[in-house]
Amino acid sequence: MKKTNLKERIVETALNLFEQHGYHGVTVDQIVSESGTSKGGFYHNFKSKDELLYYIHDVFISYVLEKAREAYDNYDTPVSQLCAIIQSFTKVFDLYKPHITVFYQESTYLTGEFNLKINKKRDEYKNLLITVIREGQQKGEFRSEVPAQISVMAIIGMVNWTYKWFKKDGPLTIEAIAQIFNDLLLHSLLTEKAMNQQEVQSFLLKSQPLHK
Amino acid sequence: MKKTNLKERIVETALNLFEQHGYHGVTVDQIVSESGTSKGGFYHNFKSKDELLYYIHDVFISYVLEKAREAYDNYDTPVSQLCAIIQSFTKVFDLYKPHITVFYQESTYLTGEFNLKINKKRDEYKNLLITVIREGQQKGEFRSEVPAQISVMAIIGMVNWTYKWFKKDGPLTIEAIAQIFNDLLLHSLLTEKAMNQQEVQSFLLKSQPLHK
DNA sequence: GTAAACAGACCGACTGGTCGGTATGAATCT
DNA sequence: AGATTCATACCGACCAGTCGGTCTGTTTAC
Repeated sequence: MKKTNLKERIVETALNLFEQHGYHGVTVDQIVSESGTSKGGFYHNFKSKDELLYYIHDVFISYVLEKAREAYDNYDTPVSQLCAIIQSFTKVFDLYKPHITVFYQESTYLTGEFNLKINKKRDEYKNLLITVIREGQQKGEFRSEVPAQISVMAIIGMVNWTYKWFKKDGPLTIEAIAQIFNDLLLHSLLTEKAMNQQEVQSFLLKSQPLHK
Repeated sequence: MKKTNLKERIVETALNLFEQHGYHGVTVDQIVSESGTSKGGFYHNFKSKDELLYYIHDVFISYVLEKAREAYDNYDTPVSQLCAIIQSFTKVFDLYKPHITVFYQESTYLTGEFNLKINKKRDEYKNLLITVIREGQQKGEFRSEVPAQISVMAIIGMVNWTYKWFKKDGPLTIEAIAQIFNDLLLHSLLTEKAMNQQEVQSFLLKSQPLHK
């Protein structure tokens, strides 16, 4: 804790405090003292406590959105695109757990301008997923009796909820969890025909060991 | 808003305000004025703002837990038990949406004693679900390659997340959504053998219309 | 009549944000 | 090269408003 520039240090400590006590459970003074700086230092780097909250949100959603787009561009079938997106998202928990917690717990408190910007990116992410599902349905890979919108919300819910229970030192690695998620998803979304394709098999759980 | 006893009126308005602005975005004065009472009236019914938050949590989790137990007792196969639980839970959104939002958004701010009590019931709920899944696995109805714990968290995540997007005046009724959830769940959890059983079919989506 | 239910003025701790000031180092002048 | 100017990063005492909670009444119910 020396050469890192102040801004990062502030964000880091704020993140940990927010994760534990929530945005409103943490005062600027606490952040300041715990990151070894001052009120001046804080307000030199951020216009307000709100802006800090926004900053945290933005770092996370921007990163995730970019990863999802990469996955979409780098793969060419709906199934592999979906699996890649889920995998990339789930893996983020290792790195960004505090960000994610703050993102889903405290977004209510984002004010006007900030709120709009974040929501826009959030929607882009959702729409990307909907596109993948729709394209999969058109190609006959995903079952069409399930509305794409609901599927997507179900998927997002399942994956996002991980922030409530995932522990880095738990019995399963985040990669194993991602694998399970993909297995569950494919079973619930795929048509029978698609289920038997060669490509799909690699994403399913065989009886391989999951534990570390 | 006349003969209802004050406590309910306070809870009702608090709930709506909390849902919109979050627990910390609402002051006791706001609650008091919007529910047409006074500080005295409020603190006569609640020891503190914290206690109000606890009260809201407790009403909801107690209700849901009871419903889940009823479902578990009234049905006798894991599949029907699971579906009944999901259905009962999902239906609660029509009635308790604000409660649920507060429950998942603000539980960070429950203090000591209150926190413990709520967590206990939350765990009971989770354990009930784990039991259902385990029993289903033992009977060969649910696939055993998926760890029960993870399945349960995935289920809970999928269902709970509904509070983030469900709108009463949306295109789908909550019953339809519950049906979709059950369909997705069964497809992802059931063994092939169980999938073909007569009983299961009634829980799946046929090509029946979902919209209102 | 008396006890519970409610009203509302008031308190005081806390918190986000400000503001005058300093320290450091790069750019400019002579 | 050395002196001067200026911009940037950071400090910390202080302030003004806010908000949960209290206290002293007054009203209502039985």
